[in-house]
Amino acid sequence: MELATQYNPKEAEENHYQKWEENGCFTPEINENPNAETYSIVIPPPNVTGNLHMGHALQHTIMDVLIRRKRMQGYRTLWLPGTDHAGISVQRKVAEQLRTGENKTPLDIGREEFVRRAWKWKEEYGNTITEQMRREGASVDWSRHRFTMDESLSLAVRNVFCTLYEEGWIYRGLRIVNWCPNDKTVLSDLEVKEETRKDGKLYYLKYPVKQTAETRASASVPKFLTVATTRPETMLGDTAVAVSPKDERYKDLVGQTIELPLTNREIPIIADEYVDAEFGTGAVKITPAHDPNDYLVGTRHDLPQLLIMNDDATMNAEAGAEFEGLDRFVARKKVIEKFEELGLLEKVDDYEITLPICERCKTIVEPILSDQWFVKMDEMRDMALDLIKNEGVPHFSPQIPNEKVYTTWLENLKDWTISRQLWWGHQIPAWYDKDGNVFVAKTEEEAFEKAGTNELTQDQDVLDTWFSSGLWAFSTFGWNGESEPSAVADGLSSDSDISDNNLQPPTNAGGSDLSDLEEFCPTDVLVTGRDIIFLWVSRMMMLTKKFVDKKAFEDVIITGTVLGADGKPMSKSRGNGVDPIERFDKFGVDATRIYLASIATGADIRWNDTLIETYRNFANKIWNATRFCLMNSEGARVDLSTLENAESIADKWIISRLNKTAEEVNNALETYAFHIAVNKLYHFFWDDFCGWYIELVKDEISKEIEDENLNANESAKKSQTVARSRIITILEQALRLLHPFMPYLTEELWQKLPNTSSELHNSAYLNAEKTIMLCDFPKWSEKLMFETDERKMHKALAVISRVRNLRATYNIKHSKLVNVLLKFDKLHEIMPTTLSNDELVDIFKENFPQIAKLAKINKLSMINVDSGISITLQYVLDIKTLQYVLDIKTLQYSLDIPKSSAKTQIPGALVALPLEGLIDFEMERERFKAQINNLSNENEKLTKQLSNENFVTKAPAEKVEALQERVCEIETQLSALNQNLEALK
RNA sequence: GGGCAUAUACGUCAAUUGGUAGACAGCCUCCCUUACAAGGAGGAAGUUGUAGGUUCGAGUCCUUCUGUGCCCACCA
Repeated sequence: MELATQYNPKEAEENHYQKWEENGCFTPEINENPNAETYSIVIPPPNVTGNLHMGHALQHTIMDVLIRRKRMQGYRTLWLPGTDHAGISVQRKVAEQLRTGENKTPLDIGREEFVRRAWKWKEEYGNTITEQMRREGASVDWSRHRFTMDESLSLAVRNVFCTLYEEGWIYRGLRIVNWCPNDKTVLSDLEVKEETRKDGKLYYLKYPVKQTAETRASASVPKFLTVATTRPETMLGDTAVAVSPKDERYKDLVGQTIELPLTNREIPIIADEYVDAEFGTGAVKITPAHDPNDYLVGTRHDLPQLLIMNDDATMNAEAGAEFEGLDRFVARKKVIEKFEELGLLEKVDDYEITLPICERCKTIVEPILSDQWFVKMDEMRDMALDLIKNEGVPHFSPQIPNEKVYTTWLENLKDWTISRQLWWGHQIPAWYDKDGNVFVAKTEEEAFEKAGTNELTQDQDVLDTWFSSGLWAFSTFGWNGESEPSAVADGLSSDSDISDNNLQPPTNAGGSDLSDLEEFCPTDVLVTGRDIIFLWVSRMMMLTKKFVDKKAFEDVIITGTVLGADGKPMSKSRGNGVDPIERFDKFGVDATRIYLASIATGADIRWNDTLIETYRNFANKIWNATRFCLMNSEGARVDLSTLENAESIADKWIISRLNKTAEEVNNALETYAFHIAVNKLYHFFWDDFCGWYIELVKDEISKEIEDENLNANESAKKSQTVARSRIITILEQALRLLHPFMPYLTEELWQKLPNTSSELHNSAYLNAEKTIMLCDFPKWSEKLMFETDERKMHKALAVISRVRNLRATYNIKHSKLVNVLLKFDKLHEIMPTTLSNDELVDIFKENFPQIAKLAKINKLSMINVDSGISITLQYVLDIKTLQYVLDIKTLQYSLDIPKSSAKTQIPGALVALPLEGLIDFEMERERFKAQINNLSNENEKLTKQLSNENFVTKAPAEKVEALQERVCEIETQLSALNQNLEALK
């Protein structure tokens, strides 16, 4: 099988997703092991109006990595997808469509028709993001896709609302709320953002104090009281002026009356702690219906609440005939003009002001008094606080600062405004009779029954979108409040003692079937962004605890923000957005995924195309490594026994490295350190496997063995086949480790490996169509651990590196072979843990063919200081067979190292390259001095540390030992280097 | 105003409970060697923002200052 020389991501991406989905690989039902543990994640449901952005791509990658690994490990896994109905967002899209298409407003067509069109819009355009998720390779169970306005989920919403109402946790009340005059709805505090304007003004308005006999008599009572305001139009709704009770200036004014200009009203001057005497004029106009603080002052002093605006922020009749119908900003101008005419405008200062703006439409929010529904948060807050303080749930990753942010927010929690003046969403299940009595019920019929009349109208508002998403962790699993989960739990033998004749795979009948709830709730982990810890995470925690008495999830992974290349959050207005789909097209889905996974958990990151390019290259590297293996795969098969039975040092080394990599990847993923897993995999594939191992075994597995009839050749053929199987098996195992990160590439390549079949699957999936995504995920195994061989191989690799280094230093042509002398020192005598010289000799003997090839060596001589003998290895041409054979000469004396050699030191030996006529002695001396200098510095530092009694007694023994060994190494090397430096003089 | 985070090689980022500072890209030298030029061999490059402190030992813990960023509250 011949592969293209470059990896084409698109091809692989088109080949597999559909097959996986069709074969049911994403559903938990594919798992045939009835005793399998479950692992579940619910997706943060993206808005139906949404397009995939980098934040999604990042979060989805992490969730997919977690799910794919657990699935491979044999867990019954469920990653549940879904979308959110996104109230305001859809409402605006549909309104826009109406406006541009038919030049109509929602009011023109009425609520019913509007909602119908919203559903139509959702059917037509709401699938963009789910299609994009398929491209990402997200292994979600599409058969369990949920939408927050699905029938069952809507029923859940109504039931939750009714229950909370009956228990007194939901109430209706007049409050100052954040009103968006554009969307004509209330916003929760969390939906209001801020904008700082430098061109703000602070207006100083003179309010005439009503003159009475008394005030005229008193010299201390001024004629005017000046108030400062940034919103002068609200003066039309003033019902008092407040001063600080401690303010001596105004002491005598308290209790007097203001003749409010532009109105015929008289309002009192009151004293209230709220006023800061130091700020402005020390006198504050009080508008209880249009300012949250004024509202509070108003309630304390029992002031009237005068609403002067309509829901579109135009002035209403209460503002006076002159102002009625004017927009708030037009009214503002007019108020100022009037004050100026009356000579009551004292001054106007420039003032930097921060305005509350609607998060979605950027309209300036108007605080307004209105009737809304609220959820009382005190008990819920305590419940959530208990969980995190006593049980550490949820456990945040990273813990700092998220846990603190979460608890602090909870501690200061205010009641939650849940009504929204929209048509798209869950209409509040409350009905009113003619007298305004409220009947909260699950259905209209029930409300009729409660009211004893059919003359009811339903509340026109819908619920905050987060109300339904707050139920997401259990409503998606079939809970809708119609049957109690505990009853079902008793009926199911959910965990222990499942008898063998009762082994039914769980069904997913839907409806009020609660088996999914039993099985998959609580979910294992939630992956989401910082921005919705309050909006969503906390509310799921509270509502799940309240309604199904479970923890919604144990762990929460908070991802960082993917910033634009300029280091600022991506936004349309900044134009620094990076489109994931574009990156998929350019670099491949897999490269994008693994780059996103390489970001440290929770850290913000600037987008950087050069790094994603690195992973594109990485994919190509793996592609080509596989290509090489396949080119030499005749007779080979994936066979795990070739790993356990490996004999050569090089084989054991790579197997041990693979084993360690599996361990590290597993450990990293257990602790959500995705970037460490990526790092280890990258290094294993590129450096260990491609950089060294393929080069080490290349000749062995690719050489042509011509005549199999000869006995010798037959056995050579056999061992070559084993070697070929071995490298394929190592590759296959490594591909499995990489699969969660790069699903397409690994599947594409795995399918091409010889002899892959569903027999390689985890035992839970033996009957499934063959795919890498159901193979067992490799784990650390004692049988594959070869520590000593790893150390031995490092010696051989070190020699190759040092020789290459010397060759580069002296510009030796790649084609020119060199002779190399190794002079062993007595390091092992001082350091018992080190390899003995005899062992070293064996290593170099065994790996001579590879060393010779990779370092371009003709003759390698080893001078064994202990025994005074020398061994020379060399390939010589055998005249009879015309083949190169290894010639080993043993001499009973120490060979001399020619003076004109390039030399360098590895632990345990001096490496020398005789280079007659090429050696620049001055350069050599400088190199030696530099090496000696470096080592001496290190030595000095370490010796000082080791002579410190505190260190030796307090530091861990291994640490001290390691340092001592290093000192031995350094000293041995130093003495050798000094000797050689002397010899150069 | 309150709380929090962050500052590491020109750049983007790592460094798991304190234990000899790493990766990639870029740069310099060399090589189109039959898996891969999206490649290979080698090299240079950091007083870990600042000033102190704790410790045998600090990028990591504490404090100061400076820069940057985030969250919350308030802003008459």
